[in-house]
Amino acid sequence: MKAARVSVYLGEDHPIYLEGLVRAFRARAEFEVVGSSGDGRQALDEIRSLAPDVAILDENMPGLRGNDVLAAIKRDGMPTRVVMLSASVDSAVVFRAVANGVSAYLTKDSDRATICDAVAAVARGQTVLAPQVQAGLAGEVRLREHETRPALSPREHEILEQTASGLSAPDIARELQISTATVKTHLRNIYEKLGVSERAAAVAEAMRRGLLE
Amino acid sequence: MKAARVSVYLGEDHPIYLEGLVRAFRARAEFEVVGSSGDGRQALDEIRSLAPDVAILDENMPGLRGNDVLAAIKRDGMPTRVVMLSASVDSAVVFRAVANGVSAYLTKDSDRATICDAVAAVARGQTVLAPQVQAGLAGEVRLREHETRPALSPREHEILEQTASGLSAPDIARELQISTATVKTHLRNIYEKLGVSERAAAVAEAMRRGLLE
DNA sequence: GCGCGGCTCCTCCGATCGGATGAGGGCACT
DNA sequence: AGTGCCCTCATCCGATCGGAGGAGCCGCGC
Repeated sequence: MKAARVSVYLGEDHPIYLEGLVRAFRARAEFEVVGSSGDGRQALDEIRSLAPDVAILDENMPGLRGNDVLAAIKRDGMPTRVVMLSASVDSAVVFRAVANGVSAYLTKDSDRATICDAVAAVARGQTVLAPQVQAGLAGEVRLREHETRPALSPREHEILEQTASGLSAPDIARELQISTATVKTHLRNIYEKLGVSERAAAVAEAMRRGLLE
Repeated sequence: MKAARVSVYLGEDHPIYLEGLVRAFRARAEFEVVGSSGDGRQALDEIRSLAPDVAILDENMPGLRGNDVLAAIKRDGMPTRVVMLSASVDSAVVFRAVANGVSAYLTKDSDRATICDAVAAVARGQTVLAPQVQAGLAGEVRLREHETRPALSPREHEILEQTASGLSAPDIARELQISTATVKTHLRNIYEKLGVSERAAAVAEAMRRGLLE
């Protein structure tokens, strides 16, 4: 016996690309396009009421990002499976999607057969990750695991900011109305948390970790 | 009397988007699609031999970026006019395209009518810039005018990198087999170029400008 | 109540920093 | 031939840095 047709919803803000997707799915009898939108907010609303089998979402949409729509769908406990489509392969974005329970993550330069096949696989409960995505994801996971966020205290963060602005310890002491000795103590603690032993390196490390700027 | 049909060449690496473009142009009798490719290098070769009236290029293509193809076409002195299509609006990319003599710069979320009309206008010798693009361009021009890119020399960049790694001037001197005095001179020049007066601030500023990391 | 972490402060010291200033060689563009 | 940039090196000096090693106070959680 044959299963019912797979209902799909398309969230994609580029009209031409959307048109291409619609045509691709219409060309295969096992799919049924039940709706589409170029706005994340509207897409989420319609997905909630239509409850399609699969929602294909572009990460870059006005209103809500694909990942936000994904998160909302999963928070609701809906059975709708989500396929993310993204032009770039940003490891952080991929990571978030996977963490949120995405069923497939494909790049937008995939051809129609690849996309349709992936959606079919997702409808059967499988998970599909594009090869380019897998590499980035592995790196991201490794990164997050043994990083264990040192998390600077508010005071330390404040002092590191001033240091990055070029202020010396005495400068900062005046600025914060504390003694130079205290500033130096904070700096030493910052160095330890960041695994460095000097101002410039601390600033570089902090910026790489997104703690600064 | 009516002019001859406008021959267009399409450089676009997303199969689905390319398909959409081809369909859009075929639907209007005044255009004739003479070729297409998803690879920048191949696109340039074919444009050189086909000499279309207008070449529509995606900025993000494997082989050669849209801007590189544009530069090559203009370097050759070809009469082919170029329309750039880009998903993101990166001011630096827009600036380069305009500097290279692009005839139109559109975003990929434009609808088919907008794109086709722009190409028709370009064929008549007009220049078209999408609204989102104009704002960024204005900003970029302003930026370049009174900023005059400090652009660190290779040696300076090298020394700044080591500084960001936590090395002291004597350390760097040993590393690079030069005297400490020279390292300090380079550092002072770096400070001046970046508008700071201290290592940590230099590192912070360099990272913000994308010179580091 | 006891511990832990955050915040505060102290001294002593050698190493390093940044400012000021000067100078010479190499290479490219004009 | 001259100009400008890059790279090189030097000296002198006061200010600052980072390391080492203390210490006390407060608030939160167990």
